[in-house]
Amino acid sequence: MTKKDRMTPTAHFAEKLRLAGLRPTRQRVAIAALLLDGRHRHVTADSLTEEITTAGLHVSGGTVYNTLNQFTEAGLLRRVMVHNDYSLFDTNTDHHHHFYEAENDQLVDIPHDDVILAQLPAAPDGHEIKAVDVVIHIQSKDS
Amino acid sequence: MTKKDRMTPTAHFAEKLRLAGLRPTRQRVAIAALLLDGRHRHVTADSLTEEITTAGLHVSGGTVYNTLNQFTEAGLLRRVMVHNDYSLFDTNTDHHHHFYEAENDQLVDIPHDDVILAQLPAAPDGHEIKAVDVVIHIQSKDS
DNA sequence: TATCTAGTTTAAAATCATTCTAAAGAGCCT
DNA sequence: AGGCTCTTTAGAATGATTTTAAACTAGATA
Repeated sequence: MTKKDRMTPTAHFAEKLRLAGLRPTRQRVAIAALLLDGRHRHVTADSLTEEITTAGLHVSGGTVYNTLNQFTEAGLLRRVMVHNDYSLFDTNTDHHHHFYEAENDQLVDIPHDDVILAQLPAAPDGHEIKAVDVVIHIQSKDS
Repeated sequence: MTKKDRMTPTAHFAEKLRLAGLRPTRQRVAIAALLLDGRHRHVTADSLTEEITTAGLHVSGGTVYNTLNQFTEAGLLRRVMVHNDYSLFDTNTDHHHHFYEAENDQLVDIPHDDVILAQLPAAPDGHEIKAVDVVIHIQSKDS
């Protein structure tokens, strides 16, 4: 590949997917281009579908869900459990935490260093800790 | 009430509900008797319905959900956000945290003192912290 | 380059937890 | 008991997510 240092965006994301063990299909590359450009954001399956449409593309609902799940499994995204109604996918896969405001059902990132866990329990026998999620529930003072 | 010190179980739970601002209906008392006896457990709407049936009673699905939500609002239960498929209701309303084992979709309590949060961020302007949930995701070492 | 095959995508139907609805029923105050 | 409001009920509705079976495609092979 003579253009390795000047790769097209598509080739760049295709490469990224291959490295993650995912066949770079048209749909996956399109979604990767939207989500994996380094910006930190939260999307839902729905908002992502909208974004795809706005970009003049079309990817079926099922595929959006599949892709989001595959990206998450591959460590390219982080799934955040918000309420019991839907999933948020976070493009920031660094360890970080969230404020959750029930009133507006809104999630806000907390920078990694703002939470310090001084002590954690040992994982049960035969298990290891995979991730630690801290969700700080907040509410308006006046309510 | 001459039997205040030797209250029937039903009267005991009815009292508890009244204190929580809930009218002690037959259904609510039955559910309270099952869940608010001091044992610490996790139930889903579904497992609770099963338990009610096993006890030879019948409470409609909608009422099970309503009651669970009302108890939670009243502070008699704690709702735990686990997976994105369903809610768990924890009869332990003390502050405590959870291990979550995705493989079996199982939740295990972590005693309060086993997690020490050395530093938390300030809540955004106009807000206050209501609760802090720590979920430690674990997995089998061999997987 | 034509062919093959496993992995993917698709639209639509299916699932499943949860909420809503409108009508029937039950606490509880007087 | 009478009456008013809050509850319960069964069933329909909702909405996110998954499944289905058939059509398609990436990429390896000939």
